Amino acid sequence: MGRPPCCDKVGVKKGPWTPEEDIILVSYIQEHGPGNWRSVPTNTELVLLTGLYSLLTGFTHWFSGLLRCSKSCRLRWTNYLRPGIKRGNFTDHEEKMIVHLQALLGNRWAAIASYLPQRTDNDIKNYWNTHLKKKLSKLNSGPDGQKQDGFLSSQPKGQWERRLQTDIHMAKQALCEALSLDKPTQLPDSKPSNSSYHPFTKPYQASSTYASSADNIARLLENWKKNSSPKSAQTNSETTQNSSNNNLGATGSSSSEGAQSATTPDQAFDSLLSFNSSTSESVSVDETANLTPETSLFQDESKSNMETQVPLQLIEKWLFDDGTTQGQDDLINMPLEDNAVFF
DNA sequence: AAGTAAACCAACCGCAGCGTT
DNA sequence: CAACGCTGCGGTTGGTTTACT
Repeated sequence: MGRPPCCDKVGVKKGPWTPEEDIILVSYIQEHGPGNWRSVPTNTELVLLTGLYSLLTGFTHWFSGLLRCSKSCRLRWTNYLRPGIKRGNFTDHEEKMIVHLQALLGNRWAAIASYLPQRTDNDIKNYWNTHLKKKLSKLNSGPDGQKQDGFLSSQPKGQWERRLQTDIHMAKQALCEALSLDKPTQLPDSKPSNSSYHPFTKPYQASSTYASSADNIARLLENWKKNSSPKSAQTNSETTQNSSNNNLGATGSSSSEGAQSATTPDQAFDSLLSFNSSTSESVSVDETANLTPETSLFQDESKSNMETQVPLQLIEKWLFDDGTTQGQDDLINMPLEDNAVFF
């Protein structure tokens, strides 16, 4: 028996999201939390009728609900509307992280994104495909291309790499479980990729984080009003992007950090592969301060007594280093091909 | 100024994995 | 244990914007 489509292909809207749809979706998630995407398109009608009636008075055409499939809703939320997403220029440090993690994990963008909580896997994937891959291939074909054989030419596909992935996941999971007594509910702004996250098994509680989504709605509404001319759909991307950036202002302090701290692409990339930062500049204060609970767990994890997993500690140390460079040097000096020795 | 190529990125598609029944 | 349903992931596409001629 063939698998049925996630949604009826007939009557399902496709293409770019309009600000109105964004508002509807954000409102629904505000109410119920992320997850259970299957019910979003139908339930959005209820949300509109109950939660946003006063807000949306006058926009009666919205009451038709979202004509989007669940997949589209989830994607829109995780890649665009979710609070805490940083958009725009990738910092030097982020580039380094992506390059190294890609070398370690391959094209596992979700896994890589878990180390860059403010970036979405789609964003990272796009950035890799449009920027980093070209840069690296250019360097590879260049005169000193041999410098980075350890990265692209040695895509880790061996056992150690799978083991690493598994170990990270298991350690993460174990730590989450261990801490679950203190933190019974996962904060909603962390990506709900964790399979243990079930917003409907426990009553969803709106947190302060979601207030940013309320701001989001307000801004979306404002933008929608401004752009309610026939061209509104065209400016969708701009307005929602702005709202996302504004949104960051409510959730963190690093919204402008990327653009400000990014050096020129060439400068940034010069140090991309050498990766022997002599100072702690590669980890900005903001990035450290804005770690999600998930990454904070990783910090704790790296400090836990897991002495047997030296490579993991090195990775974690490097990724979330609080200033010392020992972890970075150790990691960089560790040849990827020889990591199996640790396992 | 107009046409074309390249770059960018949001969104779609199909598959895989996991949980539930 | 198998079938089913849902969600997440990675590859890819296509529309839009920007750069170049």
